[in-house]
Amino acid sequence: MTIPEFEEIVEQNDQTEARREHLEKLRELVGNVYPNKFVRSSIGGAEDTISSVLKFAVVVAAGDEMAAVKASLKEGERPPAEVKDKLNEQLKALGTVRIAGRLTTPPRGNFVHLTDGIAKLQVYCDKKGGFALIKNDAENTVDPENGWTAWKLIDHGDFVGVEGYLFVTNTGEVSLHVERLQFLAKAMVPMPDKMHGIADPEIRQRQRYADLIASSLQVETDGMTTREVFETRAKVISSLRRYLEDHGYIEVETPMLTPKATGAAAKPFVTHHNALDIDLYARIAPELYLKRLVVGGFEKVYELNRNFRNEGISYKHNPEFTMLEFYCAYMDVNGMMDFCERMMRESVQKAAGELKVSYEGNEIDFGNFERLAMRDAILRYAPQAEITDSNMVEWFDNHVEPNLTQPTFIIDYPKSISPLSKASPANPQIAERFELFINGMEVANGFSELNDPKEQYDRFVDQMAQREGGDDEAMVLDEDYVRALSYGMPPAAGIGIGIDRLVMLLTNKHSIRDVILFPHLRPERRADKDEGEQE
RNA sequence: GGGUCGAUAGCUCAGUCGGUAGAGCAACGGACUCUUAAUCCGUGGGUCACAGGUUCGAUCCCUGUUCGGCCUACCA
Repeated sequence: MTIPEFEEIVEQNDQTEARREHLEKLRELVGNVYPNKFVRSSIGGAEDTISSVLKFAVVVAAGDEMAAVKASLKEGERPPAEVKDKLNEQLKALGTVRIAGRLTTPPRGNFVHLTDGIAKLQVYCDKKGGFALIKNDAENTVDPENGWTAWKLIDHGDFVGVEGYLFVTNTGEVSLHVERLQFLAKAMVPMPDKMHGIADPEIRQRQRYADLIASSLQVETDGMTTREVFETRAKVISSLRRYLEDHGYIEVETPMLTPKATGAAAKPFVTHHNALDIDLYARIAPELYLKRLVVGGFEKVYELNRNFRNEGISYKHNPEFTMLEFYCAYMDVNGMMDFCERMMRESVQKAAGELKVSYEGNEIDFGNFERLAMRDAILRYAPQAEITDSNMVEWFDNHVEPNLTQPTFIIDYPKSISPLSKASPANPQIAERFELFINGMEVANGFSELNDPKEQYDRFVDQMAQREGGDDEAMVLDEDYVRALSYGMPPAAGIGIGIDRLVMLLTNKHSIRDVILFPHLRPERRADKDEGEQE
């Protein structure tokens, strides 16, 4: 195996050469160009960040007052000196502020904005008034001469720490007047285009770090920035967790590497354990483990983690995806639908701020979930259908699923395709099962859990027969699970919710890759490298 | 897997009805130093994805390859 050169990994050009030269000159001025730390001030109580400084009451008040004054001024007119002086006095009374961040623009002139990834604060370096450079030696020696020299050597995207006082500029922006500058880290490659962001979707997904930088630098954006997408994702997940915990659920972790891939109909990833010399499967669902816990006495359990399915990749499929799965003793499918609806309503409200979200031109209303039997759904969208037990799902997939834009629980599934769910008391051929569809995507799947060990055994045997018949997605018999059920499991309902798809809906993203930080992509190839290696 | 569109400067893109290429930004040099995406003046930068073919001549036409987008089929 050949080890690629650094220059092959980090492409060198006139842009990187310029940055490298700046770095060498900075090294002469400050010594260590990759210092180990920068201690920020703590005026706001905790360590000050750019975002927190901008939320100081005095800063907010100064901003508001300046905005009001500017509104009364004519185009190009400067705010009166007495207003500025008064605000500057208040801002200066805060004392010395030390903050750090990345340059959001090339350092033209003496103004530049720093970002902490979220907010931007303008900083001002006064050439005439002068400012000191802090060396990155053990004592952080103050060099009063070379502040401006160092300033000219920093590039768009570099990290600096600055110390100084806050003030308002002639245009009314609260800024930091730099008295001391400390160089913290260099960006050796050019920053993403601040107008267009990163246009190449491959780079956006493969180099998510660059995509995230772009979203903090970009001047104009349509829709959510990448950062906002993942902040929304975090909000959804935390609100779901809180909701479950507020309702008595306990979070558990069950095996990801399992001796049998079961609990769902899907092809697994296979791996090998050397010491035990056995094949293991990345789990396709945690379902059977969670129900073992219900047997063991955990009446309400949930697990929020990844499942792995060795299947195709599409706008709504990633080989690993995040599923929230939970079980509740003594509940049936109807109770679970009620609970799911309430939980999703609260989560959407918290993450999106409202129950009606706009998705690809449609308005999706999470305030209203319809319940529709599969047979009725087919007759609604394909009245000509001649439904039999065997063709029902096909009719559904082809004619109904794409039309289910608003949140819809499809209920009354054929028992034959639901080997882990209980039959309906009213109709033994129907499973007490639902799937939730939104915008043509399956978002959740739940049912009244089958808890009769003998019937479960028979259903597994039936699945194994289908497997023999060539259906390699049919479930495999899990002997220990049958044994677990024989200890007695209370009546229970369970559900799995596809978190990635839910996040797609809340962030108006068409592709699942846009809501997963590091989605699976083909291995990267360096075309010019491969050439040299042929033959 | 099938269809379809694409690959031109570090980035975003234009262009050549076939005569080896341009803009804006970025970089570099200088001027400016209370500016809000790009201040002003100047400079450098391209094997036009790769390999063949047609042609006096190909970045452009043809064929193939690689990589990628979009649509489509199967799985949540």
